[in-house]
Amino acid sequence: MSGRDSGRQPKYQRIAAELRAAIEAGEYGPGERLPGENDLMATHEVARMTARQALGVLQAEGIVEARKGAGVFVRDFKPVRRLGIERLAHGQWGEGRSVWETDVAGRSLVVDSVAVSEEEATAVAAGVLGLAEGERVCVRRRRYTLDGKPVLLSTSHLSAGLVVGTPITQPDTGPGGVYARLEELGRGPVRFREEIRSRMPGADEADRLELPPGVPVVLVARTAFDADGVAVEVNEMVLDSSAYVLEYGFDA
Amino acid sequence: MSGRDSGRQPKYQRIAAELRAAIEAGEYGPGERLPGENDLMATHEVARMTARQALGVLQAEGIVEARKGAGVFVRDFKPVRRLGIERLAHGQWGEGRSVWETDVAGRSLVVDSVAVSEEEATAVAAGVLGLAEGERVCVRRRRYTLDGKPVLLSTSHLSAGLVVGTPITQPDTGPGGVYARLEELGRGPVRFREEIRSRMPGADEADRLELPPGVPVVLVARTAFDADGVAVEVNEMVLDSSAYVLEYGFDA
DNA sequence: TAGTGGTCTAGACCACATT
DNA sequence: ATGTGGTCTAGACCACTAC
Repeated sequence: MSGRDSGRQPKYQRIAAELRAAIEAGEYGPGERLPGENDLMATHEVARMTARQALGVLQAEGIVEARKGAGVFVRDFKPVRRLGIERLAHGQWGEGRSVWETDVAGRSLVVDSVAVSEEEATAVAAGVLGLAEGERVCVRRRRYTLDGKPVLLSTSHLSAGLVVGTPITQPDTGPGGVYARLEELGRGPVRFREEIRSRMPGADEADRLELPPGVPVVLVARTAFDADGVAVEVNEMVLDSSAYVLEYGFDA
Repeated sequence: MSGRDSGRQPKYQRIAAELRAAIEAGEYGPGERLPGENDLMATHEVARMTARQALGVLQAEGIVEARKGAGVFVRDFKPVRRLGIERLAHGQWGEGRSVWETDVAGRSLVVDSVAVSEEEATAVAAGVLGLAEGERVCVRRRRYTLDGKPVLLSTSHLSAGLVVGTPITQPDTGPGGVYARLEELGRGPVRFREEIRSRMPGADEADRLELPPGVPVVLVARTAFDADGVAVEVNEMVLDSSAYVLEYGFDA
């Protein structure tokens, strides 16, 4: 390393910290361009790879986005729209002001693609649905798009024996969707459980959700139980974490 | 680039994909060491920086961990233990088998450090608690540690006027904690709302939670409402996403 | 066309962990 | 002491975007 030591931390981290501070101070607002590789090379007298590394830190933190041939820009974090259980439960959870702002209104969440198939149950699906190893399940895969940008991948599992011959095995399940059809079978869900985790996307998920680097996914696994407490559906969802704020409400 | 083209994608991505596939195929199990920079340079005939870039991809995906002087290892993903709302609500949400396994048992979640102070309300806290701009709030900051590893940062805001002179302004709030003290003030919470997001940690959060690269944080903002529907507390939590599975249950 | 970020090379020195 | 990953340099060519 050339020159003095200036604080016991790598150059690229110092540069990253400086840019991060400038962004937080509002010197570069959302969507604005910030100094690129060449600028940093000049102003900090470092090699290209070092400047890249500094910008890479901010990219990995998800606060900055690089566009080929254009520059590096402050990411515009607009949480967009919340996924709620509103449509599943009695929607009385709006009390008080929210911590995070969300674009509530007129955005259109549409199903982008649907694929239905009958498959052998995965170990997880079999376990949750109480099926034997290798039993058949109906698998419904969907991708949801918000204003043209994919934001949610959904994989729903139902016992094939339960749904065979119903519209559930069709791409279009009709009004009310899968849950309405289960209702007609006398197995309508009365209770839901959702489990939530987060991690970085695999290459395939990043691809299908068109995720830039530095954006994690949120995994939501919803299990629907019928009146007898039997699990009738397991839905594993993968969400673009930058597109969703999840909300839950409950009584003490 | 030297040599042929082999598939229209960068070398480092090909190498990363190859290693990823090998890991998924079980060739390298959790905790096992995988080929390092020098190995990849030799076997793939690339420069050091290219080998590093390949390993960097897997690190950013959180499936691999580099240890200085030792090597690169497959990360041992153990979700550890779920945070529930169990202790806040009637704990009847265990029906059926869970989608993700969690180490349920004897791990000890302890408060690592507590700091209480009176501050000017942030814009968010003021908005949610219905306070005027700049009004005073009691802020309780805590860090939770699971078996020695920090896993949760909690920042709780309460109106200073409400809690002044009570144990809530002390590090030790006594049996039952903050909510029990609010109860004694006649403002015990009867309803909760939780908002959930995920993103990559900032440098400070990564530091305080001792997060390796490639691990996102989950943000949980809990608002507690009293019997009149007034928000009495806002708690913003930052969780190590690799340590938690959140669970919620609700009726249709 | 000029400038940008993306990929890649072939070296180098360092702090660190394991032996 | 050896080998590891971490940092850094000084070049290079490319594809892409914006003008």
